[in-house]
Amino acid sequence: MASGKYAKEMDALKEHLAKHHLKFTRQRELILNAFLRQEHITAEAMYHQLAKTDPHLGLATIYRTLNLFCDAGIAQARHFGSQTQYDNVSHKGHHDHLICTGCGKIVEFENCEIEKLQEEVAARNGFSIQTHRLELYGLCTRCRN
Amino acid sequence: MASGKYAKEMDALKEHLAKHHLKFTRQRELILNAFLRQEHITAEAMYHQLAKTDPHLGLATIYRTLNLFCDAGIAQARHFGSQTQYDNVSHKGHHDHLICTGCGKIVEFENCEIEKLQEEVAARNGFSIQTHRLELYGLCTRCRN
DNA sequence: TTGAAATTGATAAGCCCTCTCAAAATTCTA
DNA sequence: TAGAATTTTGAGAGGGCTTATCAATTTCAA
Ligand SMILES: [Mn+2]
Ligand SMILES: [Mn+2]
Ligand SMILES: [Zn+2]
Ligand SMILES: [Zn+2]
Repeated sequence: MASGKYAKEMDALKEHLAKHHLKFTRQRELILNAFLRQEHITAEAMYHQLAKTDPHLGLATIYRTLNLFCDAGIAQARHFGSQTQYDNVSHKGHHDHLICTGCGKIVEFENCEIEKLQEEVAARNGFSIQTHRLELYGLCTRCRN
Repeated sequence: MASGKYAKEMDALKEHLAKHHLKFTRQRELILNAFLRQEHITAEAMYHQLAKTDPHLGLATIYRTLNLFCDAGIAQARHFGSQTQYDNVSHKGHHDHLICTGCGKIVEFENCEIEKLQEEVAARNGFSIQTHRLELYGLCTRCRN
């Protein structure tokens, strides 16, 4: 049983590692602690952020580790533009995005009713949903004026 | 005023071209006619399809032209996996997608209730929606067995 | 018809991400 | 705890998809 600020996620990671005969490394611990401070981040951004204190951490390791977090249910990958954003599942529950096409501002929201209707649509078509993506593009108040 | 099966879209394209000082070329006409026969297609697939009758049509031209169609409101780009799908907007009204992560099967759907809730979310946050994207990823009946 | 401006096709370049592989770290075994 | 087995790491190569480059060609307004 891990202690510290992110004990719950650290345990979740260790459980996943044990189950799949993977090892608990300095890098994985390091990246997890950095990741859990974020709401969502790209591998590239995390690479630069960690480079300040750990200049030898490889980019491939960041990618591998973030994908590992997805397997472990700690992160969730989301394609945005040309890059992959890794969402922190624990920090906040699932959420979707409002994106201003004028200034790039992003507002996060959650709407249970929409989520429920999505499930209904899927069920009606014989699908079981794993993930989804809902992005609303438009102009924010400021950009409309 | 164009005539022929796709007169409406041909006119929409010509209007967009005129407004932006762009030119009406053999390739653009060719690609538009091929595109409008599809519900959605990738640049690569269209390249191979057109190569049968026009072996000298360049892949870059296909990409440029499909992106032009997006600007003109005739097509809509949608990232799926590692590729971009270009959706035919006119073929069917607006719709969203259910996508099987197992076999790649795509089911189109529309749901007015979801659309209405999206508007509400946007309004509550001061946004006016221009477009949106809703994709549900999961397993179809067959892939679940 | 003419010439400025846009387009084309071939291919190089770019971006994001994954693969490769030898060295290092971790975990298991005795 | 030493040694062996297994996994991971970091650096860079490789790969898939898309866009940029540029000289030759085409379009189209005057
Ligand atoms: Mn959602
Ligand atoms: Mn919709
Ligand atoms: Zn804005
Ligand atoms: Zn399927």
